[in-house]
Amino acid sequence: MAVRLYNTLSRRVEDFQPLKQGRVTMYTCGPTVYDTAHVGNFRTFLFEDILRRFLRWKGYEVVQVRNLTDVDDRTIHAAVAKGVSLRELTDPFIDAFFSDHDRLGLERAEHYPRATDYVPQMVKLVEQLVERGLAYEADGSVYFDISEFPSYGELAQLDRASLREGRETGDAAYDREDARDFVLWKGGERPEEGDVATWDSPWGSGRPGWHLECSVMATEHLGQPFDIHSGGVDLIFPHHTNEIAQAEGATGEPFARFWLHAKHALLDGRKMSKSENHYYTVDDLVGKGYRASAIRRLLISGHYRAELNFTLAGLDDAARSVERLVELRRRLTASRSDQPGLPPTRLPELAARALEAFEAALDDDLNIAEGWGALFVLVREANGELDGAGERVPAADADTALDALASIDSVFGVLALAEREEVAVPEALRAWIEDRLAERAMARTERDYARADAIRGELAERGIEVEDTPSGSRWRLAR
RNA sequence: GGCGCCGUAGCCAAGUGGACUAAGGCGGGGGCCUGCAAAGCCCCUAUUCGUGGGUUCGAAUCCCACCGGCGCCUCCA
Repeated sequence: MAVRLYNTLSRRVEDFQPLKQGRVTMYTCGPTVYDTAHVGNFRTFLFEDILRRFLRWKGYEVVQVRNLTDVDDRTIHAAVAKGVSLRELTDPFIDAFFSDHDRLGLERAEHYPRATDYVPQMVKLVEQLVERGLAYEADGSVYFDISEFPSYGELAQLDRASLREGRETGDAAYDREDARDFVLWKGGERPEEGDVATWDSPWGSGRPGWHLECSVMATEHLGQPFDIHSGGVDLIFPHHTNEIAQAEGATGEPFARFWLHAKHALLDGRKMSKSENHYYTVDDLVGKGYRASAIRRLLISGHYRAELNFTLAGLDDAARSVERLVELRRRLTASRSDQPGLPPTRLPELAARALEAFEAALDDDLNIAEGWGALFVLVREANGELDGAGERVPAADADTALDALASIDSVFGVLALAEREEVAVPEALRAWIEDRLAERAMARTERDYARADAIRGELAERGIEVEDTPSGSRWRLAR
């Protein structure tokens, strides 16, 4: 089946086919690196990671661009406030972004262009727009003339006539012909911005408007048109609307074919917000003892077009459900046996069914919640098979189930993270545990259960959980 | 004022006209297993989908009204 995706342009779910057979080009709006990204930002980035991974799962080659916005009002103001250059300000935040990015198990995109590396190309785009009569200069700044671009606002389904006549504050310094026109190049006097962001241009020194970078960096790396452009819902207007106006205005060619937008994550029912200090960063949560695998699990638990309510209780639930996956994988691995004559199991059938249901769910506009459903049905039924088979199943059967788990996790990516999180136990501790367990086994043989339970308690105090199985006791670190 | 979204069990969350006798996760209750646990499995936990009307042979799914919550409307993922 083909992948179907909800296209904001048409407001419908459409069959997705890349322009070039077998190769998908996608531009995913990245962070503004004026501060550390919060988990709400990563909700969107993770949705795009799922999209990328699922397209690869379907056999497509993916070329993804994720931009790093290092020049805009916020980076400039922060740099001025700190008395540092734009680079000095943004470099650490870019490092922090990649650190969180990797901790949450996002696959790396093919390109991470930063806006300040593309200013000459942006200037060129503005020149093209001026040449085509879609932009005009006024007092060293250049504005996009929306009256010359009839389809302006289509993505956002905006009725141009009803657009507000600009903001009440802030833009008084700019001399626009129409308050709804947006700035392409900010020139003139900008005393509050210092000189941290100034480039030469045909209109004098200045700096690019925010939307320019994406039009330029997308087409530079992906050509025009390219397949998918995505971001958070808040970007539909004005950002994506203006990107379209710029790129299509300059070339007369369509910009992006599919526009995908993720709804926001809420925190305890309220919008996450930096300005109101209502948010968590990955570091905040790791500091509280939560695992990245649980954060990832929670952030990709629901449909990307539905709001996601992020809570610490939800994070606990997510952690438990990840454990269930880890436990099944452990059981399957431990149960695979080469002993001849073992009765066949239903594992291959269950695995095949899970993969089929998983694919159908994700094909349907990335219905990830339904995908989780398919996975956990496999978990339950496979556990049942292992119960029935006394923890010994033909290796080939176990492998089909393990392969299905791995396949689904190549999209969800939480098992891979959980695996990475397993901490190495020092040899000395390991030896002590084994020693205690040997003593406990002895006690159990002698039916001295008081002593056996005392030893179990002793281990528990050190964070070691003991499980007794028919083939002996095993232990693990308490999660 | 304009555009749009949502309201499903204690919590999270799929399903959006008929196979729904409503997935899945977490939690809770009971059982099996166990020396006891843990893990796992089984059963139960929404005769019902915000409320009230309507359309239809049939509605959680469509329409209307109301109640409640949310987003965007010029530099927020």
